[in-house]
Amino acid sequence: MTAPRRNERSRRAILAAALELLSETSYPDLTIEAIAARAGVGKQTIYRWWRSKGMVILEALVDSAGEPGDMALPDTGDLRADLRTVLRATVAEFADPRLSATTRAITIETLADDDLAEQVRDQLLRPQLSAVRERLRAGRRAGQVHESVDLDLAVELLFGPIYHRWLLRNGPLTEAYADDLVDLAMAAMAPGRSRLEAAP
Amino acid sequence: MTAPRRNERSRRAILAAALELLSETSYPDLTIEAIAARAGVGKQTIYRWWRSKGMVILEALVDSAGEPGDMALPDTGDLRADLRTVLRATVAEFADPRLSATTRAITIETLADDDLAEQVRDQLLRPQLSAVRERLRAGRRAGQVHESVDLDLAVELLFGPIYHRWLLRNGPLTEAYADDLVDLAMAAMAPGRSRLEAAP
Amino acid sequence: MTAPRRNERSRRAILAAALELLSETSYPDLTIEAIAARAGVGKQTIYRWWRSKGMVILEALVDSAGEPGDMALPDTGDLRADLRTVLRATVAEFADPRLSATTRAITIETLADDDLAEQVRDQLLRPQLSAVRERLRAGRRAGQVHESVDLDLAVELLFGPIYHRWLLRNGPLTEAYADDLVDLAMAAMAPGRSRLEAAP
Amino acid sequence: MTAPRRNERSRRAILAAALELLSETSYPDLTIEAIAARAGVGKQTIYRWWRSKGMVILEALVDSAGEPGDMALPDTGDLRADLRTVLRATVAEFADPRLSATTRAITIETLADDDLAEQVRDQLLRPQLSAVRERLRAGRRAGQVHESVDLDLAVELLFGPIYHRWLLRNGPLTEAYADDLVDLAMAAMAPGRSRLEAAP
DNA sequence: ACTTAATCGAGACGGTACGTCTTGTCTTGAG
DNA sequence: CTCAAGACAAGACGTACCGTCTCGATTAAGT
Repeated sequence: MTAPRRNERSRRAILAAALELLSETSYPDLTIEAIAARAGVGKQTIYRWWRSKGMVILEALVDSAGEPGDMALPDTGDLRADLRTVLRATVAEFADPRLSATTRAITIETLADDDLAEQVRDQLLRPQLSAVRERLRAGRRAGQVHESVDLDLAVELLFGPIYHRWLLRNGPLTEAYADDLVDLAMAAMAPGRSRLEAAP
Repeated sequence: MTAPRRNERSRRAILAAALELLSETSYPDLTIEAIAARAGVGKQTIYRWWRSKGMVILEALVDSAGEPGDMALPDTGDLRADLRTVLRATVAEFADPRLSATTRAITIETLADDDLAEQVRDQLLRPQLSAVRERLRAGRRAGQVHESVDLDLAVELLFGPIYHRWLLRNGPLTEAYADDLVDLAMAAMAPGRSRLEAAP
Repeated sequence: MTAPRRNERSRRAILAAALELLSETSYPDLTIEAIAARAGVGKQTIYRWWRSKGMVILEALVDSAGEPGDMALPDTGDLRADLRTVLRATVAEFADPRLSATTRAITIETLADDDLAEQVRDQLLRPQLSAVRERLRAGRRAGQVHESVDLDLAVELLFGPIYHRWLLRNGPLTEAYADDLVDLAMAAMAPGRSRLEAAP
Repeated sequence: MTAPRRNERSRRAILAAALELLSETSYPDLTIEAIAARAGVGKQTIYRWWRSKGMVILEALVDSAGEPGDMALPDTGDLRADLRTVLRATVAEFADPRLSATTRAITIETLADDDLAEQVRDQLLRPQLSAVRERLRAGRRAGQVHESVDLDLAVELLFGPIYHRWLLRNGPLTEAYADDLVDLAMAAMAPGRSRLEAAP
């Protein structure tokens, strides 16, 4: 079995061109022809290695995401502070038009391409969410999170509102918002009494 | 000032054709030419009245949403039960491929068209969210929700995770999920003690 | 039987607008919509009274041609001089881009519309050619034209080359050309011997 | 310098389809879309290589005209007979609706497209007219044509009337007409006396 | 080094949809 | 009923991309 004689130089040029063009035009206006032209590459070279422009963007994102280890959250012992750090960073990323352009792009394609959606979920989303989940697990061990809380649901409670607000442009994405969200979510996870008893 | 002499018959045929086609093909495969052909209408008649196919879908959705009054939530006095009713319905809608097709479509276009996003937010999203917020406000008056809770944020806590899970296909959308989400969110809103004191 | 309640004001405005636009754009770019807009007239008013834009141009030309009597040739007794006068005028008309624009336009339409062709022939062309034929007949009576010459053919001998050269852009249309043509044609018509015997 | 990698198969299919369609519909009804569809070719392939449908027709005509050498006239020594042969053929071509359809088409476009007109003149018309002119030159050498006759003008004297009559539908195009025309034109060219003296 | 087969840049190809334009008909409301 | 205005169904325009294909030229193994 011979390794594919793929031109690494072309591969990098294509990914770079794709990200470049994304920052200049909207995603639907991003064409494979334009990527090929910008990268100085034949169209076939793109079609040979990627199924769609969504896949190109995905690879560009994964490529620039760096090592998976980088993703681990800090654990200062103060759960609230650590979550604030993460959610502030997330909010900042979504608020920055430059950074959110690629997220927007990949999200669009994801909505109409199940295969791509799966890959985005496994390669980009899950690692991030898992890192937060592990931090929550550590918090539970430290008695800062109620025993019965479903950690996956708790993670969604933290990130869902941000996606919702970003996606639907339903309000500003600020640090204060991130902090309020952390406070409210932590109230949901708080230990000290039965959560179900708390409601009438 | 003369009213535009618009043909209501054509308008209805176009909206119906758009929804029909959406249920047959994916959104990117939905073309204005196909809508015109199916509706038995000239292309120009679509371009004359709508800026994009996203706008056509939006109008179709708004048209079929019916009266704004229909949107008010039931108030049985049992907040948890009422929220479960709403979130179960929401989850069911997102889980149904037929029903979520239009939502998916409008969401795609929304990501690349700020003007459309604004209209979707104001005409479709806000009325729904407001209805839930008003139910929460009633709950607060009844002492079932903590005084200090930001009701808008609370609403996002309920719907954000669902959008997040649907959008990123990060898990199944079931009744049990809706119920768990209601429980966790209500824990966050629960009255009876200072929420901030509850955390170390 | 009531006379058609036709608006003379609109009719004139349409014909004027058509000629105006013809001098500004090429004939294929002349649209009925533009004529209607320029004339401040509804499109239907044009379609009501004319079958095609060719018919509009034809009526404009006939309208501006004036009385049929104007067409009679001068008869100074000098046939050659009189023919030079006519052919020089004809050549000048074809050479002038402004004047030949309408001729070009009507010719185009004529090539694809038999009915229009017939009307152009009868209302515009035949009267002109007849005037020349009558001058030739007078010349024959005066002994300047051979008895056996078919006068219709002779007329074509005078105008055919001009049309040919204009139509196919096969050379300049100058006074000298007109004069040479008159000389050559008159040689063909010259009396004094049997024409057929003249050739070996 | 690499030769353009043009698909000869497509080129032939396009020219054939254009001629086919021309014989079925009128020229203004001939659309590029229809040519592309009939030829089994993308529209862009036509637009890539031709500026207009007129240019397509021109190339089809030039392509089918064959070798330029084919154009040389017979020289039996009998000038009148040879010219009759040519003019009878010309008249027959114009009289045949099938054959004159393409001529009509190219003529229409020629009237509104100077560049096309030039190419038609140089590639189609001039070679034909030159062939006749050379026959006349041979006739002059043989003493059958007057020394002072401008041969280009003489050629126009032969073909101009035919174009005129065809273009303006000003009479039937028959063999008798061709013969009469040859006789009259030869009278104009006849040697044996000063042409100018012949007229009073 | 030589061979050889896949990959490369380039871009033509058959298609499809775009958004615009014009056609000829139809509809509305003012005069 | 005619008119100006302009919406309508129809469909061609010329352009932009799609994804496939064909062309030499380059390149990197495996001999």
